[in-house]
Amino acid sequence: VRQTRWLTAREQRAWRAYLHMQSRLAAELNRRLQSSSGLSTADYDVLVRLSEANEGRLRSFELGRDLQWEQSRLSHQLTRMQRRGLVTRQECTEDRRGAFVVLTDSGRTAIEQAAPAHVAAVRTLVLNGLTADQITELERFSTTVLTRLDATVTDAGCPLP
Amino acid sequence: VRQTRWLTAREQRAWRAYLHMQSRLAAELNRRLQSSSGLSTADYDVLVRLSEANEGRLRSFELGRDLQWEQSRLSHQLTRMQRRGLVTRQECTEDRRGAFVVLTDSGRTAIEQAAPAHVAAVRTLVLNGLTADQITELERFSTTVLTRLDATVTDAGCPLP
DNA sequence: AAAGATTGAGTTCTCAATCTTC
DNA sequence: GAAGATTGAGAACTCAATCTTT
Repeated sequence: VRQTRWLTAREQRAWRAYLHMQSRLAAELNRRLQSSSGLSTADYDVLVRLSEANEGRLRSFELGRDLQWEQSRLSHQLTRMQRRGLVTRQECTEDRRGAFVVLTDSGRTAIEQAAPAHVAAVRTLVLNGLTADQITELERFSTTVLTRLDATVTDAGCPLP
Repeated sequence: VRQTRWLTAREQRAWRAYLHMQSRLAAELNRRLQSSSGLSTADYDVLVRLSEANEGRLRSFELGRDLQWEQSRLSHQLTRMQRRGLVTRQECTEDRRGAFVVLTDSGRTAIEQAAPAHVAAVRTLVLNGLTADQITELERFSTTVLTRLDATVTDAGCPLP
C-alpha cells in the first residue's frame, strides 16, 4: 500500500469543475427535453438509435451495446416505452432467445418533434461556446477517457500509466 | 420558427463521444466507489463537503448550494445517510427554520477510507491520460459550459451567441 | 409572502436471481 | 454452460405539495 497521491490544486479545480458541469448539464438537458416533448434523455437516446436503424428496428442486445447500458436497465426502459406506445417488441424468428425492438409511428413522430429543440439546446449550452479546436479537443478528451475505461474494465489487473 | 441547424459530422462525433464517455465514467466511478467502500458518488460528495467544513458541519442550504442539488434530493439523501449513521442533523438555534448537517465519527472514517481508492480511480481513468494543457483545457471547457448554463437558466429570454 | 426544509408519490437505475434458447 | 432477455426488490431522483419560521 503506497502513499496516496492527492490531486494538486489545478487537478482538483479541473476535476471539480468537470463534475459540476456534467451534472448540471445533464440535468438541464433532461429538464428541457422533458418539458418541451415529454421525453427523458433515456427515451431520446433509445429513439435516436432506432430511428437511425434499418426499418426502425434493432435487436435488444444491439441497442444495449450501442448505448452501453446494462441489460436490465434497457429491459425496464423498453417496457416503459412500450407501455407509452413509443416502441414495440417483435419476436426474432432466427434466434428465438432474442427480440427486436421496433419504433412505432408514434415513436417516430415523438423523436422528430423533439429533435429540433434538443439540438438547439445542445448548441446553446455547449457547442456555440466552443471554438472548432475546442470541439476537436472535446472529442479527443472523451475518446482518451473511453479508451482508459475499456482498458481498466476489461483488464483490471493491468494499471495504465 | 426557423430551420433547424443540425449538428455537423464533427460536432456530432464530439457530442456523442462526450455523452458516451460521461455516462460510462460516472457509472464506473460509482461502481468502484460502491464496491470498495460501500459509498455512492452522492454519499461521497456530501461527505467531502462536510469534511472540509469547519467542525464538520454545514447548514443544509449551504450544502445544497455547494452541490447544486435540489432541496428535496438533498433532504432525501441526508435522511438515508442519517439512517446509516454517516451524518446527523442538529437544530440551528439562530434560525429555527434551518438545520445543521453534521459529520459523525463514522462518517469521517468512511470518507477517509474511501478517498485514496477514489482519487486513484480518477487518476487512472482520467487525469493520467491527459497532459497538463489538456487538464487546463478541461477546466476551461467546464467553466464555459457552466457560464452558459447560468446565463440561460436565470435569464431564459436572452439567447447566447 | 419568502426562506429553509421535509414529505409522498411516481419514475428510473442497479443488483441479483431467473428463464429460455443456443 | 453461455447468450439473450426479463423480473422483482431496493435505492435514488424529480416534481409538487406541505410545514414552520422569518
